[in-house]
Amino acid sequence: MPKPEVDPTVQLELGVDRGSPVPLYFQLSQQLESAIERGVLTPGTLLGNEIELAARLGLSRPTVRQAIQSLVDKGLLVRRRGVGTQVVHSQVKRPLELSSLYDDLEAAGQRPATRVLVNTVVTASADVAAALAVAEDSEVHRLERLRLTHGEPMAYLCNYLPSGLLDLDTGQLEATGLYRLMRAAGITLHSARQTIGARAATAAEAERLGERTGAPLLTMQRVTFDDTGRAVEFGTHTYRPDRYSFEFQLLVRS
Amino acid sequence: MPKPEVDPTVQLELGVDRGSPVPLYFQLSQQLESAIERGVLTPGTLLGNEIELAARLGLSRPTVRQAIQSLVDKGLLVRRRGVGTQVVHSQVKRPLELSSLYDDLEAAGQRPATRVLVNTVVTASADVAAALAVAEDSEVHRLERLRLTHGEPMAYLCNYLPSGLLDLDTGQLEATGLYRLMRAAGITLHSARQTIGARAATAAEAERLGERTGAPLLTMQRVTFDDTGRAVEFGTHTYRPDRYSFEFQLLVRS
DNA sequence: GTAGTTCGGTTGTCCGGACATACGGATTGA
DNA sequence: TCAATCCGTATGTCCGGACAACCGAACTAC
Repeated sequence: MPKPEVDPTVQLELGVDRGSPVPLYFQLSQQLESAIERGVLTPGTLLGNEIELAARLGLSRPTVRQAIQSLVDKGLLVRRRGVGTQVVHSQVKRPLELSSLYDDLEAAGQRPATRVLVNTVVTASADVAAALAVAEDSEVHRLERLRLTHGEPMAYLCNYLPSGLLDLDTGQLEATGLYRLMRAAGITLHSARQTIGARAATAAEAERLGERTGAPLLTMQRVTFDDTGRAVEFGTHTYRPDRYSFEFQLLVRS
Repeated sequence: MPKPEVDPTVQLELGVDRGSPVPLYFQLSQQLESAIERGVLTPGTLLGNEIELAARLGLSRPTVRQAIQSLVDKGLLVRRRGVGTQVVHSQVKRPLELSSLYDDLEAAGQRPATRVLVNTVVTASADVAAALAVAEDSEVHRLERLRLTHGEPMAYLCNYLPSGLLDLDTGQLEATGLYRLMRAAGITLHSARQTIGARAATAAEAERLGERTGAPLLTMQRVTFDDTGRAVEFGTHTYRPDRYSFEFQLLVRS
């Protein structure tokens, strides 16, 4: 005799609050996500069909679909036509967002420290002007910082920002990350173009990071855009590869 | 006197074919995307409102919304409540998909070549078994390849695959990429966990890539999962940093 | 002149229904 | 025994409508 095969979402205490300003589909998707993360919905579990789920929650099918779709986009669920929707096995954690080194380190419990080396306004050189899409003689902020963990240098960050975009207080820069300051200033980050490579350290770079000349360095160049398409930041970073590497999760876009 | 401010989508020859099996929202999103890429819809342009657009095309608003939403997810459009939907300025090209080195090179017109160095079955070592989530003494495919462009070595690729997943023909491997073979075998790639770093080349690595011992190398480790959550590939790659770097576009997930 | 308010327009959310399509298993046939 | 076919079921697509929330600009009142 086969086991009952009950709909696993029945046991879940699912329910939406129609009085809340939080959208219904979002309430549902959060509850499902939490159930997956807590292991209540185990990998491979087949969710009950959308129609029945909608009926049980007193929602319409489009609303339930919107909730499920958002989790599919996050990589937590997989839909199969004619079969159903099931929880993905793998341990998807962070599908690679536009990350701040400072936030990453803080989340890892590394207690990052920043030493601001340079914080001035200069006229844009050719490559900086091209990256930020500003005139070649216009003024830009130039920022050089050393990022340390446990008192040891880990990365050297050189950034340029269009002038007039943001007040850059050295004290604030040493207390938090650049992205957080930009967001706090009302800039909504939208996308970034990144290049990751490697090269041998020059004498000056080696000195800054406490390495030997010629030692391998991990490099990252990035231009960040806000939602109007303006370039709001151009950065050239070098990392000590024994202390830092880029780690992320990718989803296949279908 | 202000200029007419016509809806820019009016000039576009938009129209859907209801006889086609291609979904209507997809037809529309492709036409819009093509218009953006061809520069017909210039950055900053405000699309006409969804209601009117739907009426003009003989579609319902949800269908039009679905088309627009897919382009928002790609980063091509930005919606603002109470304002409208506008074309994003920046040059978003590839929002970072799970890419195949072979396909990337081919797309760049580099005519990649592959030399298969090793193609055997071995028993899984501890780290390989852990990455692929198989028993430590089980059999796995071991694959070592050298990827060349213009006859020069560019990357050394070492991959492991669970046994029985796929027939690995050396001839096919030299003619195309591993991912393409996997897809052709009915494996639907879903996600991958990647780590990018750098280190100094060992004597053996330097020899393989035509570098000097101690030269900086760009490294990438990756575990790929299919849509059932099985690990289907574990790879350790090393690249010559003067010939290759990782370049991609990130979107802020909101 | 300036600050607060109103108002039109746009996207955000949600509903209930309908038909199409694909997958998997059961049934049927050779 | 094995293959082809049928059918139930689930998701995929699409419709037409409704109200809410929000933004910006014009307007009004001070």
